[in-house]
Parts: sequence; C-alpha cells; structure tokens
Amino acid sequence: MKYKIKSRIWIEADNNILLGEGRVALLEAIDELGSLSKAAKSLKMSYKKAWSLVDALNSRAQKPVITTSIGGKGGGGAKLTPYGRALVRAFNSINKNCWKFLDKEMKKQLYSDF
Amino acid sequence: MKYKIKSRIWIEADNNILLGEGRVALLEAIDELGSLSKAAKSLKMSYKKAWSLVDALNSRAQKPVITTSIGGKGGGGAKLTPYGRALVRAFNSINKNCWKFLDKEMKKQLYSDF
DNA sequence: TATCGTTATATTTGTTTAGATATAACGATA
DNA sequence: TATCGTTATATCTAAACAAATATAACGATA
Repeated sequence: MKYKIKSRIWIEADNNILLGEGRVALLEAIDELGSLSKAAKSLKMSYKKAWSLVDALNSRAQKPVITTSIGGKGGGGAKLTPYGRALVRAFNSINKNCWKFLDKEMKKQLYSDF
Repeated sequence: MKYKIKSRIWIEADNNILLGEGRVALLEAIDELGSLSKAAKSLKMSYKKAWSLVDALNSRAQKPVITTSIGGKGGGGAKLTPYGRALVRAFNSINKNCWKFLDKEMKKQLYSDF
C-alpha cells in the first residue's frame, strides 16, 4: 500500500470558516507565547495574516477566543480565553479521532487496489 | 449548535495528490460523458485544468485511470478504466463514512461550547 | 482526401492571495 | 514625559493560481 490518506477538518459558522488547523496552531502559539506578533513569527506567518485570523475568529465565535491589550508593560499582548482553550481542545480531539478513523477505513479497502 | 463541521479527504502517492473530491467529480463526469472536454465544460472547469488533472492522475496511479483516443469517429474521447471506477467507488465510500463519523464526533462535543 | 470534434500543448492575460513595508495608538514604567 | 514593544490598520508589491486564447496532431468516415 503506497497510497496514504490525508484529511483536513474545519468548523464553519454560517458558511464562514471559524476554526481550522492553521488557526488552531496560531491559538496554541499565542497561548504559549502571550503575544500575537511572536506567535506569528514562530509560525513564519506575517503579523497581518495572524491578526486577520484572530479578528475573524473573534467576530464569528459566540464568545471571545482571544483577548488583547495595547501598551503597558511589555507593550501589550494577547491571551487565549478559557473558551478558546476549550475550542482548541475539542478541535484537536476530533481531528485526532478522524485520522485514526480514516486509517482504519483505508485498511478496509485493502482488498481493492488502493 | 450553530457550528458545522466540514472535511476534505484525499489520497497521496509519495507526497503528491493522487485523488481528491475535485478529481473524483471529474472522473465521474468523464465516465458519464465519454469526453474530457465535455466533462470539463459540465463542471465549469477549463479544459487545460481538466487535462492536467487527468495527466497527473495517470502518471501517479499504479495503473491507468483514464484512457484517451485522438481522432476518428466523434473526434476521440476519454474513458474511465475499471481500475479508475474502483478508485472512485472506494473514495466515495470512505468520504461518506468520514462525514458520518464527524457528525457523530461533533455531537459528542455537545457538552462543550461547540 | 477533406471534414470533424476531440486530445494535447504553449502562450498570454487576469484575478486572487499572500507578503512586505510603513505608521499611528496605546499604557505601564522609569 | 520619554521610552518601549505591542496591537491595529492602510497601502503597495510580488507571487501563485486560474482562466482565456490559439494551434497542431490525430484517425474514422464520407
């Protein structure tokens, strides 16, 4: 079996993407680093793109996912809310289960030419 | 629950995409219409793109997926091989099962904020 | 051998997406 | 009040991707 099965999952809210692998990676980096700009850099993503993703996320989720502050000690920062952390955890759980499920499904097709 | 879960699956052969939803739709249209150009038109896809997809498919699959002929009655045509038909069937089966699985997984997260 | 609709291929154009750059606003702290 | 690193935002550039156009090659059939 030289073929591999891959997948991407994402969550939509009224036909707009709310959460996908990229955004989850960003949220995790923010949670770790406490800063949007540092998180963007760590993912080799432009600050603008990171900011846009967070903005879209916050405006579509039913509760804030990231809170930010400007100025002050350290210049400001960004924090993942408990709700955001719950979303990340749920997403990762579903995603992992999906991978396992697909691997099993793929093995079922062994009799065929995959 | 206003959130919806979505997914895309695809098959890779040595890090190159072999088969995804778009290609499967193209294969099904070819099977139905017997022509690459007609299939492309029916999917509102440029002929060039359709040809490139079929070319990539045939060059990466272990057996031919589409056979083509140039000239002659009707100008030529394209046909789905039995192997190609098996691939399509297996892909659709896995994909459908994946959707069902994800819907179930999503319901499991009801206690959370999804 | 002229016609036909198709496959096969190259070239150009346009559109969308990502990336780079610049700058204002902010508030704790020294 | 000057400094600092951050968020927030606009604007321009570059690159990736899709679409449009053009044309050659092909072989059964009339």
